[in-house]
Amino acid sequence: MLNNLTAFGSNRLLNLLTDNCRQNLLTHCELVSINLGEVLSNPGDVITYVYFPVEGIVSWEKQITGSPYWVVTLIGNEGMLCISLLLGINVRPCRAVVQKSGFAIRIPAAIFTQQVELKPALSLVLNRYANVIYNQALQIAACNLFHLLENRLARLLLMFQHRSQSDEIHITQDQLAKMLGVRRVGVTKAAGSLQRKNLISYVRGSVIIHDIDGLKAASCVCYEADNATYNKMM
Amino acid sequence: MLNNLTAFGSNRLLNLLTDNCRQNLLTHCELVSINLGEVLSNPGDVITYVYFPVEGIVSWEKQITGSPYWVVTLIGNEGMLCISLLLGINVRPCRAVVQKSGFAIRIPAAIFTQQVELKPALSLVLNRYANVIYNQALQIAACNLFHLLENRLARLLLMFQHRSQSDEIHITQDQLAKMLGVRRVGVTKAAGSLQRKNLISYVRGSVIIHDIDGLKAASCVCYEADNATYNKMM
DNA sequence: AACCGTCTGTTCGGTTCCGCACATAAATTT
DNA sequence: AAATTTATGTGCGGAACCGAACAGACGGTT
Repeated sequence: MLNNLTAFGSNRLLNLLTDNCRQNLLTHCELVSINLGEVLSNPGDVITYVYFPVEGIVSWEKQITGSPYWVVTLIGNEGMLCISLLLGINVRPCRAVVQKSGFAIRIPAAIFTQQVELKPALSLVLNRYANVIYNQALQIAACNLFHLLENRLARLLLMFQHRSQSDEIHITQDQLAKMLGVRRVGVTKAAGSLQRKNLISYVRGSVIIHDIDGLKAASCVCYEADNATYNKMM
Repeated sequence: MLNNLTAFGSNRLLNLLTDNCRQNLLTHCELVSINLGEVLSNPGDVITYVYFPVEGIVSWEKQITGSPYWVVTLIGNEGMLCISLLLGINVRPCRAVVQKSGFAIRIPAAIFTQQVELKPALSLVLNRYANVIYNQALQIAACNLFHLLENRLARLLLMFQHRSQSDEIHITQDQLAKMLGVRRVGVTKAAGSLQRKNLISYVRGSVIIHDIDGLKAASCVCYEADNATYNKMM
Protein backbone atom coordinates (compact mmCIF):
# COMPACT_ATOMS: atom_id res chain seq x y z
CA MET A 1 0.00 0.00 0.00
CA LEU A 2 1.46 3.26 -1.17
CA ASN A 3 0.53 6.63 0.15
CA ASN A 4 3.14 9.33 -0.07
CA LEU A 5 4.56 8.23 -3.37
CA THR A 6 5.36 11.73 -4.47
CA ALA A 7 8.22 11.72 -2.04
CA PHE A 8 9.97 9.38 -4.46
CA GLY A 9 8.89 10.99 -7.68
CA SER A 10 6.48 9.02 -9.78
CA ASN A 11 5.94 6.92 -12.85
CA ARG A 12 4.77 8.72 -15.96
CA LEU A 13 2.56 5.87 -17.16
CA LEU A 14 0.70 5.75 -13.88
CA ASN A 15 0.42 9.54 -13.93
CA LEU A 16 -1.59 9.28 -17.11
CA LEU A 17 -4.32 7.45 -15.25
CA THR A 18 -7.16 9.25 -13.55
CA ASP A 19 -6.60 9.84 -9.84
CA ASN A 20 -9.24 7.28 -9.03
CA CYS A 21 -7.82 4.60 -11.22
CA ARG A 22 -4.27 5.19 -10.03
CA GLN A 23 -5.19 5.21 -6.37
CA ASN A 24 -7.07 1.98 -6.80
CA LEU A 25 -4.11 0.34 -8.47
CA LEU A 26 -1.65 1.64 -5.90
CA THR A 27 -3.48 -0.07 -3.08
CA HIS A 28 -2.13 -3.32 -4.50
CA CYS A 29 1.38 -2.04 -5.06
CA GLU A 30 4.52 -1.81 -3.03
CA LEU A 31 7.55 0.37 -3.45
CA VAL A 32 10.83 -1.54 -3.71
CA SER A 33 14.37 -0.36 -4.17
CA ILE A 34 16.14 -1.57 -7.30
CA ASN A 35 19.91 -1.78 -7.07
CA LEU A 36 22.65 -1.52 -9.66
CA GLY A 37 23.33 -4.89 -11.25
CA GLU A 38 20.20 -6.52 -9.90
CA VAL A 39 18.55 -8.82 -12.44
CA LEU A 40 14.80 -8.25 -12.32
CA SER A 41 14.02 -10.94 -14.86
CA ASN A 42 15.63 -13.64 -16.93
CA PRO A 43 14.32 -14.86 -20.27
CA GLY A 44 11.92 -17.74 -19.78
CA ASP A 45 11.01 -16.75 -16.24
CA VAL A 46 7.37 -16.69 -15.35
CA ILE A 47 6.34 -13.14 -14.53
CA THR A 48 5.59 -12.70 -10.85
CA TYR A 49 5.73 -8.93 -10.57
CA VAL A 50 5.15 -6.03 -12.89
CA TYR A 51 7.54 -3.11 -12.31
CA PHE A 52 6.97 0.61 -12.82
CA PRO A 53 10.30 2.38 -12.29
CA VAL A 54 10.05 5.60 -10.35
CA GLU A 55 13.72 6.37 -10.10
CA GLY A 56 16.63 4.57 -11.70
CA ILE A 57 17.05 2.81 -15.02
CA VAL A 58 16.52 -0.78 -16.13
CA SER A 59 17.95 -2.23 -19.33
CA TRP A 60 15.85 -4.57 -21.45
CA GLU A 61 18.29 -7.07 -22.93
CA LYS A 62 17.86 -9.66 -25.65
CA GLN A 63 20.08 -12.63 -26.32
CA ILE A 64 20.00 -14.86 -29.35
CA THR A 65 21.82 -18.17 -29.38
CA GLY A 66 25.47 -17.76 -30.21
CA SER A 67 25.66 -14.07 -29.37
CA PRO A 68 25.88 -12.07 -26.16
CA TYR A 69 23.13 -10.02 -24.57
CA TRP A 70 22.61 -6.52 -25.97
CA VAL A 71 20.27 -3.73 -24.98
CA VAL A 72 16.99 -3.29 -26.82
CA THR A 73 15.92 -0.28 -24.79
CA LEU A 74 16.33 1.44 -21.47
CA ILE A 75 13.34 1.76 -19.19
CA GLY A 76 12.97 4.50 -16.62
CA ASN A 77 9.99 6.22 -15.06
CA GLU A 78 8.49 6.77 -18.52
CA GLY A 79 7.78 3.06 -18.85
CA MET A 80 7.22 -0.31 -17.27
CA LEU A 81 8.45 -3.89 -17.37
CA CYS A 82 6.52 -7.01 -18.39
CA ILE A 83 4.18 -5.32 -20.82
CA SER A 84 3.56 -8.71 -22.44
CA LEU A 85 1.14 -9.51 -19.62
CA LEU A 86 -1.27 -7.25 -21.45
CA LEU A 87 -1.34 -9.88 -24.17
CA GLY A 88 -1.79 -12.64 -21.65
CA ILE A 89 1.82 -13.77 -22.06
CA ASN A 90 3.32 -14.51 -18.67
CA VAL A 91 6.82 -15.50 -19.78
CA ARG A 92 9.55 -12.92 -20.13
CA PRO A 93 11.36 -12.77 -23.47
CA CYS A 94 14.25 -10.67 -22.21
CA ARG A 95 16.59 -10.05 -19.33
CA ALA A 96 16.04 -6.92 -17.27
CA VAL A 97 19.03 -5.51 -15.39
CA VAL A 98 19.17 -2.46 -13.15
CA GLN A 99 21.63 0.03 -14.65
CA LYS A 100 21.01 2.84 -12.18
CA SER A 101 19.77 2.29 -8.66
CA GLY A 102 16.46 3.73 -7.60
CA PHE A 103 12.95 2.66 -6.79
CA ALA A 104 10.12 0.93 -8.54
CA ILE A 105 6.47 0.36 -7.87
CA ARG A 106 5.68 -3.30 -8.25
CA ILE A 107 2.44 -5.20 -8.37
CA PRO A 108 1.85 -8.97 -8.40
CA ALA A 109 1.25 -10.25 -11.91
CA ALA A 110 -2.09 -11.85 -11.07
CA ILE A 111 -3.51 -8.66 -9.61
CA PHE A 112 -2.15 -6.65 -12.52
CA THR A 113 -3.86 -8.90 -15.04
CA GLN A 114 -7.10 -8.67 -13.08
CA GLN A 115 -6.93 -4.89 -12.90
CA VAL A 116 -6.23 -4.57 -16.62
CA GLU A 117 -9.36 -6.58 -17.36
CA LEU A 118 -11.45 -4.57 -14.96
CA LYS A 119 -10.27 -1.09 -15.92
CA PRO A 120 -10.49 -0.10 -19.58
CA ALA A 121 -8.77 3.17 -18.73
CA LEU A 122 -5.74 1.24 -17.55
CA SER A 123 -5.49 -1.01 -20.57
CA LEU A 124 -5.99 1.97 -22.85
CA VAL A 125 -2.86 3.66 -21.52
CA LEU A 126 -0.79 0.50 -21.34
CA ASN A 127 -1.80 -0.70 -24.79
CA ARG A 128 -0.40 2.49 -26.17
CA TYR A 129 2.80 1.94 -24.27
CA ALA A 130 3.00 -1.58 -25.69
CA ASN A 131 2.85 -0.04 -29.12
CA VAL A 132 5.69 2.31 -28.18
CA ILE A 133 7.77 -0.69 -27.13
CA TYR A 134 7.12 -2.43 -30.44
CA ASN A 135 8.13 0.64 -32.38
CA GLN A 136 11.29 0.96 -30.30
CA ALA A 137 12.18 -2.60 -31.31
CA LEU A 138 11.71 -1.73 -34.98
CA GLN A 139 13.77 1.41 -34.54
CA ILE A 140 16.72 -0.33 -32.90
CA ALA A 141 16.57 -3.02 -35.57
CA ALA A 142 16.97 -0.40 -38.29
CA CYS A 143 19.55 1.42 -36.17
CA ASN A 144 21.68 -1.73 -35.90
CA LEU A 145 21.45 -2.12 -39.65
CA PHE A 146 22.19 1.39 -40.85
CA HIS A 147 23.88 3.53 -38.22
CA LEU A 148 27.48 3.94 -37.22
CA LEU A 149 28.76 3.09 -33.82
CA GLU A 150 29.60 6.66 -32.82
CA ASN A 151 26.03 7.72 -33.55
CA ARG A 152 24.60 4.75 -31.72
CA LEU A 153 26.77 5.46 -28.70
CA ALA A 154 25.59 9.07 -28.65
CA ARG A 155 22.04 7.79 -28.79
CA LEU A 156 22.55 5.44 -25.87
CA LEU A 157 24.12 8.16 -23.74
CA LEU A 158 21.18 10.45 -24.46
CA MET A 159 18.79 7.70 -23.45
CA PHE A 160 20.57 7.46 -20.11
CA GLN A 161 20.55 11.21 -19.67
CA HIS A 162 16.89 11.52 -20.52
CA ARG A 163 15.83 8.81 -18.10
CA SER A 164 18.02 9.90 -15.20
CA GLN A 165 17.82 13.66 -15.72
CA SER A 166 21.50 13.65 -14.87
CA ASP A 167 24.43 14.57 -17.08
CA GLU A 168 26.71 12.15 -15.30
CA ILE A 169 26.39 8.49 -16.16
CA HIS A 170 28.13 5.93 -13.99
CA ILE A 171 29.14 3.28 -16.44
CA THR A 172 32.29 1.81 -17.95
CA GLN A 173 33.13 1.63 -21.62
CA ASP A 174 33.06 -2.12 -21.35
CA GLN A 175 29.46 -2.04 -20.16
CA LEU A 176 28.49 0.37 -22.92
CA ALA A 177 30.11 -1.94 -25.44
CA LYS A 178 28.13 -4.93 -24.20
CA MET A 179 24.94 -2.91 -24.37
CA LEU A 180 25.61 -1.92 -27.96
CA GLY A 181 26.76 -5.39 -28.95
CA VAL A 182 30.25 -4.26 -29.99
CA ARG A 183 33.84 -4.48 -28.75
CA ARG A 184 35.09 -2.36 -25.90
CA VAL A 185 37.75 -0.91 -28.21
CA GLY A 186 35.03 0.34 -30.51
CA VAL A 187 33.44 2.30 -27.69
CA THR A 188 36.84 3.70 -26.67
CA LYS A 189 37.29 5.09 -30.15
CA ALA A 190 33.76 6.42 -30.50
CA ALA A 191 33.84 7.96 -27.03
CA GLY A 192 37.21 9.51 -27.78
CA SER A 193 35.77 11.05 -30.90
CA LEU A 194 32.79 12.48 -29.01
CA GLN A 195 35.14 13.86 -26.39
CA ARG A 196 37.34 15.54 -28.99
CA LYS A 197 34.17 17.28 -30.21
CA ASN A 198 33.63 18.56 -26.65
CA LEU A 199 30.29 16.81 -26.39
CA ILE A 200 31.22 14.55 -23.50
CA SER A 201 34.10 13.85 -21.20
CA TYR A 202 34.79 10.79 -19.20
CA VAL A 203 36.88 9.44 -16.43
CA ARG A 204 37.27 5.96 -15.08
CA GLY A 205 33.77 4.58 -14.75
CA SER A 206 31.68 7.56 -15.69
CA VAL A 207 30.71 9.70 -18.64
CA ILE A 208 29.73 13.35 -18.33
CA ILE A 209 27.59 14.97 -20.97
CA HIS A 210 28.59 18.56 -21.66
CA ASP A 211 26.55 19.50 -24.69
CA ILE A 212 23.18 17.79 -25.01
CA ASP A 213 22.21 19.54 -28.22
CA GLY A 214 25.56 18.75 -29.76
CA LEU A 215 25.19 15.14 -28.69
CA LYS A 216 21.76 15.00 -30.26
CA ALA A 217 23.27 16.26 -33.49
CA ALA A 218 25.97 13.60 -33.21
CA SER A 219 23.48 10.84 -32.53
CA CYS A 220 21.39 9.03 -35.08
CA VAL A 221 17.78 9.95 -35.73
CA CYS A 222 16.66 7.10 -33.51
CA TYR A 223 16.80 8.99 -30.24
CA GLU A 224 14.44 11.68 -31.44
CA ALA A 225 12.32 9.14 -33.29
CA ASP A 226 11.76 7.11 -30.13
CA ASN A 227 10.84 10.23 -28.18
CA ALA A 228 8.51 11.38 -30.92
CA THR A 229 6.73 8.03 -30.94
CA TYR A 230 6.37 8.12 -27.18
CA ASN A 231 5.01 11.65 -27.12
CA LYS A 232 2.63 10.96 -29.96
CA MET A 233 1.27 7.78 -28.47
CA MET A 234 1.15 8.78 -24.83
CA MET B 1 -19.38 -13.71 -46.90
CA LEU B 2 -17.12 -16.69 -47.38
CA ASN B 3 -18.28 -20.23 -47.81
CA ASN B 4 -15.99 -22.51 -49.72
CA LEU B 5 -12.82 -21.05 -48.41
CA THR B 6 -11.01 -24.34 -48.43
CA ALA B 7 -10.84 -24.09 -52.19
CA PHE B 8 -8.21 -21.41 -51.67
CA GLY B 9 -6.39 -22.99 -48.76
CA SER B 10 -6.74 -21.23 -45.47
CA ASN B 11 -5.14 -19.04 -42.87
CA ARG B 12 -3.42 -20.80 -40.00
CA LEU B 13 -4.40 -18.20 -37.42
CA LEU B 14 -8.06 -18.51 -38.28
CA ASN B 15 -7.71 -22.29 -38.25
CA LEU B 16 -6.76 -22.11 -34.61
CA LEU B 17 -10.20 -20.77 -33.77
CA THR B 18 -13.12 -23.03 -32.96
CA ASP B 19 -15.37 -23.75 -35.94
CA ASN B 20 -18.07 -21.64 -34.43
CA CYS B 21 -15.87 -18.67 -33.82
CA ARG B 22 -14.28 -18.85 -37.24
CA GLN B 23 -17.56 -19.20 -39.07
CA ASN B 24 -18.93 -16.24 -37.21
CA LEU B 25 -15.94 -14.13 -38.16
CA LEU B 26 -16.00 -15.22 -41.78
CA THR B 27 -19.52 -13.93 -42.25
CA HIS B 28 -18.00 -10.45 -42.07
CA CYS B 29 -15.07 -11.23 -44.34
CA GLU B 30 -14.41 -11.16 -48.02
CA LEU B 31 -11.77 -12.88 -50.08
CA VAL B 32 -9.63 -10.55 -52.18
CA SER B 33 -6.76 -11.22 -54.51
CA ILE B 34 -3.46 -9.62 -53.62
CA ASN B 35 -1.12 -8.92 -56.50
CA LEU B 36 2.63 -8.67 -56.74
CA GLY B 37 3.80 -5.15 -56.00
CA GLU B 38 0.51 -4.02 -54.51
CA VAL B 39 0.96 -1.81 -51.44
CA LEU B 40 -1.56 -2.89 -48.83
CA SER B 41 -0.60 -0.19 -46.38
CA ASN B 42 1.62 2.81 -45.98
CA PRO B 43 3.03 4.04 -42.67
CA GLY B 44 0.69 6.55 -41.09
CA ASP B 45 -2.38 5.25 -42.90
CA VAL B 46 -5.48 4.66 -40.86
CA ILE B 47 -6.30 0.97 -40.87
CA THR B 48 -9.44 0.23 -42.85
CA TYR B 49 -9.05 -3.52 -43.36
CA VAL B 50 -7.35 -6.33 -41.52
CA TYR B 51 -5.78 -8.93 -43.83
CA PHE B 52 -5.30 -12.65 -43.27
CA PRO B 53 -3.22 -14.00 -46.18
CA VAL B 54 -4.38 -17.34 -47.51
CA GLU B 55 -1.99 -17.64 -50.39
CA GLY B 56 0.88 -15.36 -51.32
CA ILE B 57 3.36 -13.39 -49.26
CA VAL B 58 3.35 -9.84 -47.92
CA SER B 59 6.45 -8.02 -46.69
CA TRP B 60 6.29 -5.86 -43.58
CA GLU B 61 8.67 -2.99 -44.19
CA LYS B 62 10.02 -0.33 -41.89
CA GLN B 63 11.61 2.94 -42.88
CA ILE B 64 13.48 5.31 -40.64
CA THR B 65 14.28 8.83 -41.75
CA GLY B 66 17.40 8.96 -43.88
CA SER B 67 17.40 5.27 -44.79
CA PRO B 68 15.47 3.13 -47.25
CA TYR B 69 12.73 0.66 -46.45
CA TRP B 70 13.87 -2.80 -45.31
CA VAL B 71 11.94 -5.92 -44.44
CA VAL B 72 11.14 -6.67 -40.82
CA THR B 73 9.33 -9.91 -41.59
CA LEU B 74 7.40 -11.74 -44.26
CA ILE B 75 3.77 -12.59 -43.65
CA GLY B 76 2.00 -15.50 -45.29
CA ASN B 77 -0.90 -17.68 -44.28
CA GLU B 78 0.70 -18.23 -40.87
CA GLY B 79 -0.02 -14.63 -39.91
CA MET B 80 -1.99 -11.46 -40.38
CA LEU B 81 -1.58 -7.75 -41.00
CA CYS B 82 -2.54 -4.86 -38.71
CA ILE B 83 -2.13 -6.70 -35.46
CA SER B 84 -1.79 -3.33 -33.71
CA LEU B 85 -5.58 -3.02 -33.82
CA LEU B 86 -5.56 -5.46 -30.93
CA LEU B 87 -3.97 -2.72 -28.88
CA GLY B 88 -6.47 -0.20 -30.11
CA ILE B 89 -3.90 1.42 -32.40
CA ASN B 90 -5.48 2.17 -35.76
CA VAL B 91 -2.46 3.66 -37.48
CA ARG B 92 -0.04 1.48 -39.40
CA PRO B 93 3.64 1.77 -38.46
CA CYS B 94 4.95 0.01 -41.55
CA ARG B 95 4.49 -0.46 -45.25
CA ALA B 96 3.03 -3.75 -46.43
CA VAL B 97 3.86 -4.86 -49.97
CA VAL B 98 2.72 -7.99 -51.78
CA GLN B 99 5.81 -10.05 -52.70
CA LYS B 100 3.96 -13.03 -54.09
CA SER B 101 0.50 -12.87 -55.55
CA GLY B 102 -2.33 -14.80 -53.95
CA PHE B 103 -5.42 -14.25 -51.87
CA ALA B 104 -6.26 -12.82 -48.52
CA ILE B 105 -9.28 -12.76 -46.27
CA ARG B 106 -10.02 -9.23 -45.22
CA ILE B 107 -12.36 -7.77 -42.67
CA PRO B 108 -13.22 -4.12 -42.02
CA ALA B 109 -11.24 -2.73 -39.10
CA ALA B 110 -14.30 -1.63 -37.16
CA ILE B 111 -15.89 -5.06 -37.29
CA PHE B 112 -12.61 -6.71 -36.42
CA THR B 113 -12.22 -4.54 -33.32
CA GLN B 114 -15.76 -5.31 -32.31
CA GLN B 115 -15.29 -9.04 -32.77
CA VAL B 116 -12.08 -9.05 -30.76
CA GLU B 117 -13.87 -7.42 -27.86
CA LEU B 118 -16.78 -9.83 -28.10
CA LYS B 119 -14.82 -13.06 -28.50
CA PRO B 120 -12.18 -13.86 -25.89
CA ALA B 121 -11.20 -16.93 -27.92
CA LEU B 122 -10.29 -14.69 -30.84
CA SER B 123 -8.22 -12.25 -28.82
CA LEU B 124 -6.49 -15.13 -27.08
CA VAL B 125 -5.14 -16.45 -30.36
CA LEU B 126 -4.29 -13.07 -31.81
CA ASN B 127 -2.62 -11.83 -28.64
CA ARG B 128 -0.25 -14.72 -28.93
CA TYR B 129 0.45 -13.87 -32.52
CA ALA B 130 1.14 -10.28 -31.50
CA ASN B 131 3.76 -11.62 -29.14
CA VAL B 132 5.29 -13.62 -31.99
CA ILE B 133 5.52 -10.44 -34.04
CA TYR B 134 7.26 -8.62 -31.21
CA ASN B 135 9.76 -11.42 -30.82
CA GLN B 136 10.41 -11.43 -34.54
CA ALA B 137 11.27 -7.75 -34.30
CA LEU B 138 13.77 -8.45 -31.51
CA GLN B 139 15.24 -11.32 -33.49
CA ILE B 140 15.78 -9.31 -36.66
CA ALA B 141 17.28 -6.51 -34.59
CA ALA B 142 19.88 -8.89 -33.18
CA CYS B 143 20.31 -10.47 -36.59
CA ASN B 144 21.11 -7.10 -38.15
CA LEU B 145 23.65 -6.53 -35.40
CA PHE B 146 25.51 -9.83 -35.33
CA HIS B 147 25.00 -11.87 -38.49
CA LEU B 148 26.76 -11.88 -41.82
CA LEU B 149 25.00 -11.06 -45.03
CA GLU B 150 25.29 -14.53 -46.52
CA ASN B 151 23.57 -16.02 -43.48
CA ARG B 152 20.88 -13.37 -43.51
CA LEU B 153 20.21 -13.95 -47.19
CA ALA B 154 19.86 -17.68 -46.58
CA ARG B 155 17.42 -16.87 -43.81
CA LEU B 156 15.32 -14.64 -46.03
CA LEU B 157 15.18 -17.25 -48.79
CA LEU B 158 14.03 -19.86 -46.28
CA MET B 159 11.33 -17.52 -45.07
CA PHE B 160 10.05 -17.22 -48.62
CA GLN B 161 10.20 -20.98 -49.13
CA HIS B 162 8.42 -21.70 -45.88
CA ARG B 163 5.57 -19.31 -46.62
CA SER B 164 5.06 -20.25 -50.25
CA GLN B 165 5.80 -23.98 -49.97
CA SER B 166 7.65 -23.53 -53.22
CA ASP B 167 11.36 -23.91 -53.91
CA GLU B 168 11.28 -21.32 -56.66
CA ILE B 169 11.21 -17.69 -55.61
CA HIS B 170 10.46 -15.06 -58.21
CA ILE B 171 12.58 -12.15 -57.14
CA THR B 172 15.60 -10.20 -58.30
CA GLN B 173 18.82 -9.71 -56.43
CA ASP B 174 18.09 -6.01 -56.34
CA GLN B 175 14.82 -6.64 -54.53
CA LEU B 176 16.48 -9.00 -52.09
CA ALA B 177 19.12 -6.36 -51.42
CA LYS B 178 16.49 -3.73 -50.62
CA MET B 179 14.74 -6.16 -48.30
CA LEU B 180 17.94 -6.84 -46.42
CA GLY B 181 18.99 -3.19 -46.37
CA VAL B 182 22.23 -3.80 -48.26
CA ARG B 183 23.71 -3.18 -51.72
CA ARG B 184 22.73 -5.26 -54.69
CA VAL B 185 26.36 -6.21 -55.17
CA GLY B 186 26.41 -7.68 -51.69
CA VAL B 187 23.54 -9.98 -52.56
CA THR B 188 25.26 -10.98 -55.80
CA LYS B 189 28.29 -12.10 -53.86
CA ALA B 190 26.35 -13.87 -51.13
CA ALA B 191 24.07 -15.58 -53.63
CA GLY B 192 27.08 -16.63 -55.68
CA SER B 193 28.59 -18.16 -52.59
CA LEU B 194 25.40 -20.08 -51.79
CA GLN B 195 25.25 -21.27 -55.37
CA ARG B 196 28.83 -22.51 -55.30
CA LYS B 197 27.84 -24.58 -52.27
CA ASN B 198 25.04 -26.12 -54.37
CA LEU B 199 22.38 -24.84 -51.99
CA ILE B 200 20.60 -22.64 -54.51
CA SER B 201 20.78 -21.69 -58.14
CA TYR B 202 19.37 -18.67 -59.82
CA VAL B 203 18.59 -17.20 -63.15
CA ARG B 204 17.41 -13.79 -64.14
CA GLY B 205 14.60 -12.93 -61.75
CA SER B 206 14.29 -16.11 -59.75
CA VAL B 207 16.07 -18.16 -57.16
CA ILE B 208 15.66 -21.94 -56.88
CA ILE B 209 16.38 -23.66 -53.60
CA HIS B 210 18.00 -27.05 -54.09
CA ASP B 211 18.97 -28.07 -50.58
CA ILE B 212 16.74 -26.81 -47.81
CA ASP B 213 18.65 -28.49 -45.00
CA GLY B 214 21.91 -27.19 -46.37
CA LEU B 215 20.42 -23.73 -46.62
CA LYS B 216 19.25 -23.96 -43.02
CA ALA B 217 22.79 -24.83 -42.01
CA ALA B 218 24.05 -21.85 -44.02
CA SER B 219 21.52 -19.48 -42.49
CA CYS B 220 21.75 -17.83 -39.12
CA VAL B 221 19.92 -19.18 -36.10
CA CYS B 222 17.18 -16.61 -36.63
CA TYR B 223 15.13 -18.67 -39.06
CA GLU B 224 14.76 -21.58 -36.68
CA ALA B 225 14.37 -19.23 -33.73
CA ASP B 226 11.42 -17.48 -35.36
CA ASN B 227 9.79 -20.79 -36.19
CA ALA B 228 10.37 -22.08 -32.68
CA THR B 229 8.75 -18.99 -31.19
CA TYR B 230 5.78 -19.34 -33.49
CA ASN B 231 5.28 -23.02 -32.75
CA LYS B 232 5.68 -22.49 -29.03
CA MET B 233 3.26 -19.60 -28.87
CA MET B 234 0.65 -20.82 -31.31
C1' DA C 1 54.47 2.02 -0.16
C1' DA C 2 53.72 -1.89 -2.79
C1' DC C 3 50.40 -4.75 -4.91
C1' DC C 4 46.58 -6.10 -7.63
C1' DG C 5 42.41 -5.78 -10.13
C1' DT C 6 39.92 -2.82 -13.14
C1' DC C 7 39.54 0.57 -16.67
C1' DT C 8 41.25 2.95 -20.71
C1' DG C 9 44.46 3.68 -24.81
C1' DT C 10 46.84 1.83 -28.80
C1' DT C 11 48.42 -1.21 -32.34
C1' DC C 12 48.12 -4.96 -35.89
C1' DG C 13 46.27 -7.68 -39.49
C1' DG C 14 42.09 -9.24 -41.40
C1' DT C 15 37.10 -9.42 -42.87
C1' DT C 16 32.88 -7.45 -44.12
C1' DC C 17 30.62 -4.23 -46.31
C1' DC C 18 30.45 0.26 -48.50
C1' DG C 19 30.22 3.58 -52.82
C1' DC C 20 31.30 3.90 -57.39
C1' DA C 21 32.05 2.47 -61.94
C1' DC C 22 31.81 -0.42 -65.72
C1' DA C 23 31.15 -4.90 -68.32
C1' DT C 24 28.29 -8.61 -69.71
C1' DA C 25 23.98 -11.00 -70.43
C1' DA C 26 19.15 -11.74 -70.82
C1' DA C 27 14.52 -10.06 -71.86
C1' DT C 28 11.63 -6.61 -74.07
C1' DT C 29 10.52 -3.16 -77.32
C1' DT C 30 10.95 -0.95 -81.71
C1' DA D 1 17.46 -7.50 -86.48
C1' DA D 2 18.58 -3.56 -83.77
C1' DA D 3 17.94 -0.85 -79.81
C1' DT D 4 16.62 -0.38 -75.15
C1' DT D 5 15.73 -1.79 -70.65
C1' DT D 6 16.60 -4.77 -66.90
C1' DA D 7 19.42 -8.10 -64.37
C1' DT D 8 23.74 -9.92 -63.07
C1' DG D 9 29.07 -10.07 -62.64
C1' DT D 10 33.45 -7.86 -61.52
C1' DG D 11 36.93 -4.67 -60.01
C1' DC D 12 38.83 -0.92 -57.06
C1' DG D 13 39.75 1.81 -53.09
C1' DG D 14 38.17 2.85 -48.61
C1' DA D 15 35.61 2.83 -44.17
C1' DA D 16 33.92 0.37 -40.27
C1' DC D 17 34.42 -3.02 -37.34
C1' DC D 18 36.44 -7.43 -35.74
C1' DG D 19 39.72 -10.46 -32.74
C1' DA D 20 43.75 -10.51 -30.30
C1' DA D 21 47.33 -8.63 -27.72
C1' DC D 22 49.69 -5.43 -24.88
C1' DA D 23 50.75 -1.00 -22.35
C1' DG D 24 49.63 2.37 -19.20
C1' DA D 25 46.71 4.56 -15.66
C1' DC D 26 43.75 4.72 -11.85
C1' DG D 27 41.67 2.88 -7.28
C1' DG D 28 41.33 0.23 -3.59
C1' DT D 29 43.63 -3.14 -0.46
C1' DT D 30 47.05 -4.86 2.46
